[in-house]
Amino acid sequence: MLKISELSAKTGLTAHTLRFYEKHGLIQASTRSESGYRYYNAADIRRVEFVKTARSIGFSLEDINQLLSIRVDKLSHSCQEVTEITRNKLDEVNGKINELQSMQQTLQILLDSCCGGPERAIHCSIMEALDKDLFRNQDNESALQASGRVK
Amino acid sequence: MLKISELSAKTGLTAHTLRFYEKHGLIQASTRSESGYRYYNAADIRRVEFVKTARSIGFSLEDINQLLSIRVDKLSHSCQEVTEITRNKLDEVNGKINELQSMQQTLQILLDSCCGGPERAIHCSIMEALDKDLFRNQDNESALQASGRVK
DNA sequence: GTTGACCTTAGACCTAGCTCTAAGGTTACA
DNA sequence: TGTAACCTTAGAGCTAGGTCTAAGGTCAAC
Repeated sequence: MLKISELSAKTGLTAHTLRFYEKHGLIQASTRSESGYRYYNAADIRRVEFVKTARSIGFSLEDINQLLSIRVDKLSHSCQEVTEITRNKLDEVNGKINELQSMQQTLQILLDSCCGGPERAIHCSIMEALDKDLFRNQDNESALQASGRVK
Repeated sequence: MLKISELSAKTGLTAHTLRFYEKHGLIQASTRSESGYRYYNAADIRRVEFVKTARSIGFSLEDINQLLSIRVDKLSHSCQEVTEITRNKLDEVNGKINELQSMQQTLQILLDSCCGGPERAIHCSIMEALDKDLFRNQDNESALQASGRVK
């Protein structure tokens, strides 16, 4: 049976975070001392590790709550439910990656278009591009190319 | 000269957002009526469009504040400063992409490892993987492969 | 028996970028 | 003259996941 500071040391999560997770229904100390101190048994600890692992993969606390309710009653739940949660998360991640890759492309095009030197910014291609609103239709590359700014 | 609702219609930003940007020093209505109504002239509007464009590329409001102070006095600033802001943003975006791709890989491996069918979740590979904490050392793939869960 | 390290709770604060509300003043039109 | 649609401000609320504080109780060691 671990006290909260011991569990904190073991898991790398702060005591604050452990209490925060408890408040949100993710974890629990199955025993409390008379004075109210939390004591975590082996099963409690495994649950905390589960949460930590799921968090590190990127699951939200809400996702994890769903995964935990499957975990405590696996007979009543199917692999399909688990993969659905995972698939949704993957879709979300893929969506974010796409957004970021679009930004990445635009930023790279901007960088390629500018000399980046100590010249005065009066004809800076990046500033011009931002001013000319060349990014209206996700058509950044062709717009910038049309503007003659890309090597 | 446009009133705030007209500028809102023109830019697609809400009046709330325009006031919010003003509060944060990004934009301004260079004229106010006697009763305090904001009136935006052509230069004001171009500045708002600049902000909108920069936002759509992913620059933060703080980045944009920096870009704007370059924009109003291009003689005192260099291309180097502009590319530095852009480069920093690109680095940030690349960092996020890497994180997300790591999640993506892990999630894909999890999905590949599970049947995803109506079977009871009692031997669900995903649940097992989360329980066994196979993700400790960014060594997800080999750990999962070692566990014999990957096709 | 006292010190210092630990524990408890409720609740405030943080980021970033909005989004909305309340309470009231202005304007345009019929 | 009325009313509806607009405008103003200050400030609260939202998301997500913590992070921290205050005020107080407990515990173990010296």
